[in-house]
Amino acid sequence: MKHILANLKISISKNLYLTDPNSSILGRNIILNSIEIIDEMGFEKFTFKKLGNTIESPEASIYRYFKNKNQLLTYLNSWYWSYMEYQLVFETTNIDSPEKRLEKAILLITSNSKEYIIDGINLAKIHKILIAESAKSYLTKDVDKINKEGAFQSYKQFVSRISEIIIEINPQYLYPQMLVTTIIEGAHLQSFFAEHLPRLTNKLNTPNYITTFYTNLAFLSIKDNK
Amino acid sequence: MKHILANLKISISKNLYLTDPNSSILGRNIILNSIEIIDEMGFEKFTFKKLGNTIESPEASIYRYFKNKNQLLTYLNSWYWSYMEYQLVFETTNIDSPEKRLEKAILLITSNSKEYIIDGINLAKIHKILIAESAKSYLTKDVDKINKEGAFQSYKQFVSRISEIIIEINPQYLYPQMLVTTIIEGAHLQSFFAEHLPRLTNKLNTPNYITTFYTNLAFLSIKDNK
DNA sequence: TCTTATATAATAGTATTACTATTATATTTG
DNA sequence: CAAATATAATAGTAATACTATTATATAAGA
Repeated sequence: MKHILANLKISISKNLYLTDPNSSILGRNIILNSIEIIDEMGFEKFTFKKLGNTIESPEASIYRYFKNKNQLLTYLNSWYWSYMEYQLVFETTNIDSPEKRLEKAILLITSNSKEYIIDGINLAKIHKILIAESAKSYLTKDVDKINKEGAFQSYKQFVSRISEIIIEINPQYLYPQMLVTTIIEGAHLQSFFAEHLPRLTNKLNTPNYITTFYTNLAFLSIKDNK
Repeated sequence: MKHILANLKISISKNLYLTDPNSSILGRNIILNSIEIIDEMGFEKFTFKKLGNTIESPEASIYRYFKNKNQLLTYLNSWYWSYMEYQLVFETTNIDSPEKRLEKAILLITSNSKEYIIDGINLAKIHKILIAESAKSYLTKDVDKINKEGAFQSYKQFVSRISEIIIEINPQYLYPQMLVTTIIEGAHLQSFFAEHLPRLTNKLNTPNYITTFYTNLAFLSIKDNK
């Protein structure tokens, strides 16, 4: 598996950049270092100027790759969900039981331990960014515009794949997408709250209690509406 | 009830402003018009300059009331959750059954029809803002700092009140806060998705399907862990 | 009542941010 | 090897977020 991962390249829709960051050293530097800086200082304080300083290129050169920092965040988002979809497909092939596949999917969403480095990208860090910053890429007045440009396609595709598993378990179930996004955004939120606002969540000393909670929730809802 | 609402003033922690906006006409103008502008153009494009223009006061005067626009958003957030807590208490007093009280609470969270104007504030609009912008007040690197200043106290208090109802229903239940925040943020998200990213949710033609979904989810989880 | 203190508002700035137009330097292709 | 093209660097600008200072109104005490 590690071998396959090492050779994997994730391809991103052409609408999400001006110049493909994978096509040059500068481009790859932009991606790699933006993850570091956003992780360090948060998306609001992240600027192309600061990024330019760390990679020792003028900010204008970064603008050749991305229209603005929101587009860069959307790119990272898209990359993350494409990677997650790949992981999902990889880990669920050859498993007949849709219940088992759903369990794997929820584990994938709720687990924080992503130790791989793929495509040069540190998965743990991009996961951490996603938890804290991803909502900002759709919670904007431009959402309809960038949606048309395909900004959320990987996310939709990932959600759709899990929804299909749910429908396999219970073809009568009415809320597959609702359930999946509730789990994804809920799990992200609980991780964030556990670290910063503990009174808004419940920290149990059971390992993977977030996984347990959402797995339970999912199966209860799916089987109840049968 | 309308009479009581008309006379109600919601009091906000002194840490969430520099000068109490309720203490002057300018202050009240700041609150009322900021809601309009944020609703119209989104929080990112909202500036004190623009607000100053519409209320015909220089932006520097607004800085006397709020440190920055994030503090203003936090104030609106806090106002909203204090109001929601008031509503919750009001609507659940004299109801013995904790199940019925929880139902009322979830209806309150998930319902979009808030037609009242209280304290001069248009509830429907502040609710709409909360759906799209509230996450931005905690998804920031300053979260720990502003948390210490009490920025999220009203939210925590609201969550805590509902958690207590859940514990009444099932004293063994392990995840009351997790469940409540999952419902609150999930319901907000589904409203947003229904409007902008329909493929990420399920739009049923049943009225109040979001309420139904989360009410079901809540009771299933609470009763299962008994 | 008048002076003084204090609250409040307006003026006039600055540093930073987000972005663009233009020029220079590589690299590729015929 | 020249021309075309891709890429990067320079040098800006308008807008944003904020502050220091000055002016004006209001309230309190003598």
